[in-house]
Amino acid sequence: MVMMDRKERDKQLRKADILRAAENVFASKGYHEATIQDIAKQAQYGTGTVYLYFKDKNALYFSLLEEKIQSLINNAKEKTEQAKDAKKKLEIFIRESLVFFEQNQSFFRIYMLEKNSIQLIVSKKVTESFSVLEHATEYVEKLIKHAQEENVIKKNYSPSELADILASIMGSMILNWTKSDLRKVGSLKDKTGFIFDMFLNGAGK
Amino acid sequence: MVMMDRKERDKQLRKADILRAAENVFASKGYHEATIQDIAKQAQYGTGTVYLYFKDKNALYFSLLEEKIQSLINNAKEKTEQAKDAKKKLEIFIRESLVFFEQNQSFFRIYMLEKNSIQLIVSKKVTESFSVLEHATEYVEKLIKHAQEENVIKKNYSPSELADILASIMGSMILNWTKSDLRKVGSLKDKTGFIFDMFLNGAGK
Amino acid sequence: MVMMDRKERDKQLRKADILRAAENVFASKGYHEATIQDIAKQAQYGTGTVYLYFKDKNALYFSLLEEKIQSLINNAKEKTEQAKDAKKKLEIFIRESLVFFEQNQSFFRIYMLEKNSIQLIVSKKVTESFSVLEHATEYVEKLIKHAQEENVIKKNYSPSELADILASIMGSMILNWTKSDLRKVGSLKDKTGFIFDMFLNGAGK
Amino acid sequence: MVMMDRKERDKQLRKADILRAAENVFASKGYHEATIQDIAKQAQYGTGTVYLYFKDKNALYFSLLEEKIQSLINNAKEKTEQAKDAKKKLEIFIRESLVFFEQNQSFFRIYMLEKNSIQLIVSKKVTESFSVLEHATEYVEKLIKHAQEENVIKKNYSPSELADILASIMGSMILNWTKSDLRKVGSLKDKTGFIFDMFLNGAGK
DNA sequence: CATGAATGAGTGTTCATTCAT
DNA sequence: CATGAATGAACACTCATTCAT
Repeated sequence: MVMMDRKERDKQLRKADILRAAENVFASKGYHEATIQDIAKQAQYGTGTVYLYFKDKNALYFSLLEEKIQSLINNAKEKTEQAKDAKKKLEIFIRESLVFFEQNQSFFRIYMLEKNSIQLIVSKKVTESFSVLEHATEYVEKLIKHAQEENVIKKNYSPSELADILASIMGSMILNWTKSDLRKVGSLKDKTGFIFDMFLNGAGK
Repeated sequence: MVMMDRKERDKQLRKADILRAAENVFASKGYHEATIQDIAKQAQYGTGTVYLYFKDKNALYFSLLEEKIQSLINNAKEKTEQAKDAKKKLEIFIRESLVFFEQNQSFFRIYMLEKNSIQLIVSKKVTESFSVLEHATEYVEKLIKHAQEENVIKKNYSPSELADILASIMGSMILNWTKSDLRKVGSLKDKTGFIFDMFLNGAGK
Repeated sequence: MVMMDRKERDKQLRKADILRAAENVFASKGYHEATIQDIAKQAQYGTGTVYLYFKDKNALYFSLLEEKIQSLINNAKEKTEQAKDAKKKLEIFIRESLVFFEQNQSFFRIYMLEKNSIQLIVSKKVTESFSVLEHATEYVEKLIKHAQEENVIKKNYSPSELADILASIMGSMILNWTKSDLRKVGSLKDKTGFIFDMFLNGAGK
Repeated sequence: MVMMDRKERDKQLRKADILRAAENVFASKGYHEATIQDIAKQAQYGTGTVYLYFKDKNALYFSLLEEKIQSLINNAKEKTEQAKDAKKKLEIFIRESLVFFEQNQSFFRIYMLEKNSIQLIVSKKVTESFSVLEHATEYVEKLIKHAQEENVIKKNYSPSELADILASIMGSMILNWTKSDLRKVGSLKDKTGFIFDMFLNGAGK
C-alpha cells in the first residue's frame, strides 16, 4: 500500500513474525496460559524483543485479533461486491468466511476461545482499539438489511439479532468441522449450502 | 435421593456453599482472574477449606459446570416428558432452557465465557468428569431424532449438527438479552417463539 | 500499649522480623539495589510472605523509616522534657540523637542514603504517610524557638534554617564517626560537646 | 591546555554533549531511574554511542561528578588566591561555591541525591576514579588550617571535621534555597554572610 | 475438620549492554 | 565511528496449594 523504506519494511516483517508466533501460542493455550516467553521463543526472538513491537501482552493480543478480523472483513467485502442480489451476497459471505477460517484454523481457535470473554467482560484495556469487531457485525447487519429490502428475509426480525444468529450457526459448524477427522469430512466450505439453508429455511419440513 | 447421615449431609451443604460462591466469582471475573481466596471469602470459609471439598481449582470449576448442566437437563427432561408430540417437546425444551438461564444468569456468563475453551482445549484435567456435557447434547439429539421420525424436521440433516445449531442459536439470543436493558426487554422466555421459528423455518421469506 | 491477642502479637512479631531484615538490606545496598528476595531470605521467610505484611516494596521502605524516626523523636522528647532551660534541652536533644544513631547504625546509613532523595524527588508514593519527618523538624524548630525566647540563640536567624543546620552538623559528625575506626575513636555521644559548641559558638576564635 | 588534533577535539565535544545530557537526566530522576536511552535521546545520539565514550552507566555518572567538582575546585582556588588573609579566603570560598551551585542547580540535585551513597556504599566501581572528592576536601582543609595558623579558627578542632561541617552547613542552606520560591528569596550568594557567621560564631548569643 | 499464614514457582516487564550493519 | 535493534538476566509481585495448629 504505502511506500516504505527497508527499515520500515523490516520492522513490519518482524512484527509479523511475532504476530505469527503469537497466533500459534494463543491458539493452543488461550490468552492466560500463553506466556510472552513462549511467544518469543516460538518467534525465535529474545523476550525483550516482543516489547519493541508491542506495548504489552494485551496489545499484542488485540493487534492479532484486529489484524485477522480486518483481513476477514476486507476479503469478504471484496468478494461480496461481485454479486448483485442480496441472496447471492449472503451466500458468498458465508462461503468466504468458511474459506477464511479453514485457512486460519489457529485464529479460529483464538476467536472461539475468547469471543465471549471479549463481549462479556468489559475490560478497559479492550475498548480503545476494538472498533473492528463492531465494523464486522455492522457489515453483516448491512447484508441482512439489504436482503430484507429485497424481500429475501423476513422484515419483522431485527437485523442485528439475525446477524448474531447467522454468526453463531457458522461458528457452530466450524467448531464441528475442526473437531471431526478432517480427511474424511472434506473441505469446510462445502458446508456453505447447509448453513445457508438452515439460516433461510430452518430445519423444519 | 440417597439416604445420608448428618455427616454426609453437612459435607454436601458445605460443598454447595462453596459452589454458590464459586458461581458468583467465576461469573464476574472468569476462570483465570478468579482466585480461590475470593471464593473462600465469598463463601465465608477459610482458604484451605475449599481444598477439603475440591481437589483443586479446576475440579471446583468443573464441579460447578457439571452441577448446573445436570440440573438444567433434569429439569428439561421432566418438563419435556409432559408433552406428547416431538414438536411440542422441542418447544418446551427451548422455553425451559431460557427459564433456567434467566434464573441462572451468572452461570450463563460462565458457560459462555468458557464453553469454547472447554471444547477446544484438550486438557487432561477435563476429560475425566465431563460426561455431563455429552449427556446434554445426547439428549437434545434424541429430541431432534424424534422430531425427524415424526416428520417435523428434515431427515437429511444430522441430528448432532442440528443440536449444536439449536444450542448456538439459543446462546446467541441469551447473550443478546443479557446485554440489553433487562427492564425494557421483558422476560427471556418470551423469545421462545422466535427461536423456535428460526430453528424450524429460518429467516427466509 | 494496646492489649492484643496471641494472633495479633505474632503478626506484629513477624512484621518486626521483616522490618529488621529490611533495615539490614536497605542499609547495605540502598533502596534500589535491595531486592525483596534479599530481604525475605535475610528474614528467613518466603518471598510472598513479605507481601502479607507490606503492600509493596515502597510501603515496606517507608514503614521502616517511619518506625525509626518515630522512635527517635519519642525518645528525644521524653529525655528532653526532664531539663528546664532551653540550653540544656538542646544539649540533651543532641546527645540523645547521637545515642540513638550509635545504636541504630544501619538505620543511619539508610537515613543518610535517602534523606535527600526524599526531599528532592517529589514522589507521589511518598507524600501520603510521611508526616513523621515534618513532625521531627517541627520539634527541633520548637526547641530552637524556646532557646531564642530564653536569649540563648540569636533572634535574627530563622528557627527552621537553624534546625536544618543543626541537623546537618550532626549528620556530618555521625558520618565521620561511622567512617572512622570505631575502636579508637570511642563512643559517638562523646561528640555532644563539640557539636553543641560548634552550633552555639562556631569555629571562630 | 594540551594541544589536540581535530579528532581528539571532536571526541571531547561529543563527550561533553553526553555529559550535559546526563546532567539533566540524572538531576531530574536520580541515578537508578535514569536510563541510558533517556540520556542518549536527550543528547541526540544513538544508545550505543554513549558506550563509545563511557565504559558503562557508572563511569558516565562518575565522570559527570568528577568534571563538575573539578571545575568547582578550580574556580574556587583561582578566586581564593586573590585574597591575602585566611578569613577572606574562606569567605570567598563560600561565596564562590554558592555562585557555582546557583549556576549548576541540576548538578546540585545530583550531588545532594547521591553524595551520601557515594561515601557510604563501598562500591568497587567507585574507588578507582574518585580522587577528586578527596582533592576537594583536602583543599577546604588546607584553607581551614591556614585560618587556624592565622588564629582565626580554634586550633583544638580537627581541620577535616571542620571542613565537613562547613560543607554540610552550605549544603543545608543550598537545599533550603532550592526548595523556596526563588523569585522572592533572591540570589543564593546573599547567604554568604550568614553561613560565614554561623561557621565562625555559631548561633549562640 | 477447619483454618489462613507461609510458600515459591512463575509471569509480565524493564534496561544495561552488545554487535551487526 | 555511529547506530539502535536485539538480548536476557533480573525484579516486583501474585496465587494455587500445603500444613502446622
